Amino acid sequence: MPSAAVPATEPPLAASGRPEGGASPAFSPLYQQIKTLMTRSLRVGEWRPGEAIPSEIELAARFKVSQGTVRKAIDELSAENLLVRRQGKGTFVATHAEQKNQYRFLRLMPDGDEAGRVQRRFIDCRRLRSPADVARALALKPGDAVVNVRRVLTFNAVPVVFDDIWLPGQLFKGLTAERLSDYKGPMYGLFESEFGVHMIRADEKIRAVAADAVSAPALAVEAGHPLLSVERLSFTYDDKPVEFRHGLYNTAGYHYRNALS
Amino acid sequence: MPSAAVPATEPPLAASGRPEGGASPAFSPLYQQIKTLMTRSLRVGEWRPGEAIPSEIELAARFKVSQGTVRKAIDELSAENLLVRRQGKGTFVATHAEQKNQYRFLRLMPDGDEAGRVQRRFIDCRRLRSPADVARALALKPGDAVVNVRRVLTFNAVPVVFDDIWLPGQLFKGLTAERLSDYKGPMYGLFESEFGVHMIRADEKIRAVAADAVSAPALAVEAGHPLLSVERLSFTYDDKPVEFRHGLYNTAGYHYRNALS
DNA sequence: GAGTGGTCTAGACCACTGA
DNA sequence: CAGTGGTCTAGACCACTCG
Repeated sequence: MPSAAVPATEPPLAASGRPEGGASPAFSPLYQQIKTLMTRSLRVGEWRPGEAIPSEIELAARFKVSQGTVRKAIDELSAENLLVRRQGKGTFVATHAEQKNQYRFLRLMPDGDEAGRVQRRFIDCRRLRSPADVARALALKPGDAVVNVRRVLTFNAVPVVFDDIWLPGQLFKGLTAERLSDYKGPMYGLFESEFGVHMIRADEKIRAVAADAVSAPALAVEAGHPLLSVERLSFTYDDKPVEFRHGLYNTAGYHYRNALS
Repeated sequence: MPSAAVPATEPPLAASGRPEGGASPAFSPLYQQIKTLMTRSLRVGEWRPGEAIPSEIELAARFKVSQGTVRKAIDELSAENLLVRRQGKGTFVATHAEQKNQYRFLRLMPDGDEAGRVQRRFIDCRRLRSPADVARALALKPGDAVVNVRRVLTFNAVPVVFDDIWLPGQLFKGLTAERLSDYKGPMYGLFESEFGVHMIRADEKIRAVAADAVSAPALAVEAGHPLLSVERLSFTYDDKPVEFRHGLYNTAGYHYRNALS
């Protein structure tokens, strides 16, 4: 039960949140304020990926609200995949290192049944100055330091995905091809444990394109072969963009799955 | 306040749902049972798309549970987009006819800003016997009657989407090209109001393909041009498949957007 | 003002986990 | 067994909509 790093007192809750508060210019429910405070604890690293957060009863005491209010805050954070509840055990900070989350962001599936072994092969990892489009996506200034990683994913030894990845240099100091290759598990797991960057969500733009001189050899297809182009912008806490990635998928025998609801 | 069609009594709730119930072989919480009952009311058409369902207090009385339990059931149905809550007004059955849901299932967006005018042009609408693959997807027997619709969507008069749509003949008796053309609004709105079929969710499989002899002229591109292939299986209540659709999208100037979380 | 959904509380008890 | 999250209840009050 680690409770050392917990501040003795919390900032007072906004008056407007309590029912007694005056009128309602920008009313914010209590559980929303609790949610914000908890997100802050996640962002600053008071609670780390994989660890248990304090119990609902403890949090209720700490925030001076009822357990039900804490519960509603946790419910939402859990629906957003920031936390994971485990009955009888506690509530834990979500992590990309878990088995279940291994492929949370990789939507490519084989058409048939067999799962297939996924392997990562890193082509290069360079530090350089940000091109204009990357800077815009990552909310950097053009010319700021960025890290560019290129890699291929193989399914059963067949190259299927070619990724061109851009990261803010400031956050990823010391990222090298060796560290990428040596790490067992998904890249986002390494980002989390080695650089303290936790990917929360991402937006993707998908198009059909023709393989060009760079991608064709990497995926062992002829130039002009149709490929799925997947442009991804990933965010950490507070909607801060921290990864810009352009993927090219060979969808012969595979498909990008999506659930609409 | 329509209350005529409401049955005077509800079937008794499973004993295991009440805390006093014996052991717990397949324990199901009360709110889950309420959810099932409410889904049934939706499926059989007691509550129709666009209409208000009874208030939480009424439902609590009807099901003989507390308002909080009904609330939790509605919360989940609302999260699944089956119901829509409107503070101060009531809770309503979701409908595809609403402005907000117009493009809930169409994820194609222009790369730039302008929204663009969407137009639907129907190529044909035929009744025929189901091919094997369509039958499998729709859980029909091969040879069962199906309706096949083909259409093109244009954005600002430019053809962008070519859809090949398959529907169970049993459910869509009397669907013709005229009715499709005459209907103002999205196709799922017509399915809902004219055939009582409400699409709840869908699964899509996305690939990159080359335009062939059929799709190339329809989308005004050359054969071999890369297109996004979107295979969609749509479901109504109780995970019953009711539409199988193969779309081809020209993603020059457009993209399929997706949010990962 | 009456009726709706939305928030918050306090308390009881259940289901699950692990020592 | 104690401790965790999960369910259910009853009641109070707030915010919103509309007549």
